[in-house]
Amino acid sequence: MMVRRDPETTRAELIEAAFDEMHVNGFQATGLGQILDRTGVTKGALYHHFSNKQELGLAVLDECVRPMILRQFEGIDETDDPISVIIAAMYRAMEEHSGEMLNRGCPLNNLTQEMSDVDESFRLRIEEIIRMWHDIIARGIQRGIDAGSVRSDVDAAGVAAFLIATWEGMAGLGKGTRDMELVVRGGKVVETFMQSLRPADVGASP
Amino acid sequence: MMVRRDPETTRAELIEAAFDEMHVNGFQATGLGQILDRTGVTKGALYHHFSNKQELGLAVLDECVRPMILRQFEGIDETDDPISVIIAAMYRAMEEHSGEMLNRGCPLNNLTQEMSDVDESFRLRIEEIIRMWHDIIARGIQRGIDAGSVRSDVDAAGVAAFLIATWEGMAGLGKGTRDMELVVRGGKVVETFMQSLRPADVGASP
DNA sequence: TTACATACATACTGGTCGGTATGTATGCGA
DNA sequence: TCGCATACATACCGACCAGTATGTATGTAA
Repeated sequence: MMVRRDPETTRAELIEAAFDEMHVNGFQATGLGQILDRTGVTKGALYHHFSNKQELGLAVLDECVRPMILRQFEGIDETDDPISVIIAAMYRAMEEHSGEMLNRGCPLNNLTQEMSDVDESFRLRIEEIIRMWHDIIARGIQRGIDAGSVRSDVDAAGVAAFLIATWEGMAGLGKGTRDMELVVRGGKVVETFMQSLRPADVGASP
Repeated sequence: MMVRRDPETTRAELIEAAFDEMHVNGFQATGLGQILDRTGVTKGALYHHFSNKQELGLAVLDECVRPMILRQFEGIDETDDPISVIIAAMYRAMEEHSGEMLNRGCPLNNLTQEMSDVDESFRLRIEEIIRMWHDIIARGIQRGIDAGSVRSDVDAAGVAAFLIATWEGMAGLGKGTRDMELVVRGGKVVETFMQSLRPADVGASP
């Protein structure tokens, strides 16, 4: 009977596998067996690191989903031109995750739909992630307003809410239709809109 | 042993209860027991009307979700001003479903996230509904373009994709945060954008 | 080297769930 | 009124699943 004895790796592998299975099947439909089979970890080890399935799911939210979401908007804190950063992030997300997104959707969106009304502790983590996401965008837009790269009559918080909704909605649209062209076409409309938030060219040359 | 003997009602009650439970718990997490308890129908009766759980779920998609989605955009076929119709539909949806949406989300969106990558026959029905929805909107916008109420450089299909994504995303945002104010604020941004698709005032009077 | 907490491993359990097998009541056409 | 398809009702089954009980290695500190 060989024992692994590498707690950090064991825990990390469990979370990674759990994230992956949850991304495909959802939380409730994911059996612990699937996670154990994938990792080779035993049930005893799993229950040593997590007191129950829910805790494992919450750890996935905290340690996988949240950083993944927030990482997408890296750089928006340090720019005076948030619109360009946002548009770039959108196209980057479409490219990087195109195949994955079309099949599995956005992990946060999936969990929101599945768990928000089922388990309040899930919903609270989800809400926290969305609020952090929202604040990052809203602060970025506000800095753009202050710097003059965004029109001053723009409601930063409203645009942030709009962007999150559209972002998640696009992922859902891709997942439902598997039609990347449709997503890109919708994305172009979003880009057009974002560009329209810039101030009218003051000193535009002909 | 009393027998009900009212097949159409029995079937309708099953579908309605299934829709409701699926709306809250999702398809996979909804047990047949919950549906049977709610309706008082027995398992034998259920399996007389539906050959398995999947068929019941597909019937819910066809007979509940699809008409519910398409009904929201009634009237867009017969107007020359689709933008007004869309904005009105958006605010109407926010009012009518506000409480329901905040807790349960949009049924189509929920099922998209949960089932698209799990069961292909679900995904096909979902895709069909989205395509019908998309076509209704795109045709409406196109008629607006022809009638002059929408700018001629607008990509009708793109705007339709954008609208569906945003619509579903808003529902998800509400479900995740339970913050109707955030949803309304995002909705105002959508309205602003939709209004911006109108032609520049040609003969606007002061 | 011993004591003890940590980090696993194995075997088992109670409950739930989708599905089935089988029996029975009801209406209707011949 | 007889035959038969329809529309149920009841009882049961095997699979799976979260969780637990219990045992066993392993590092570490005294």
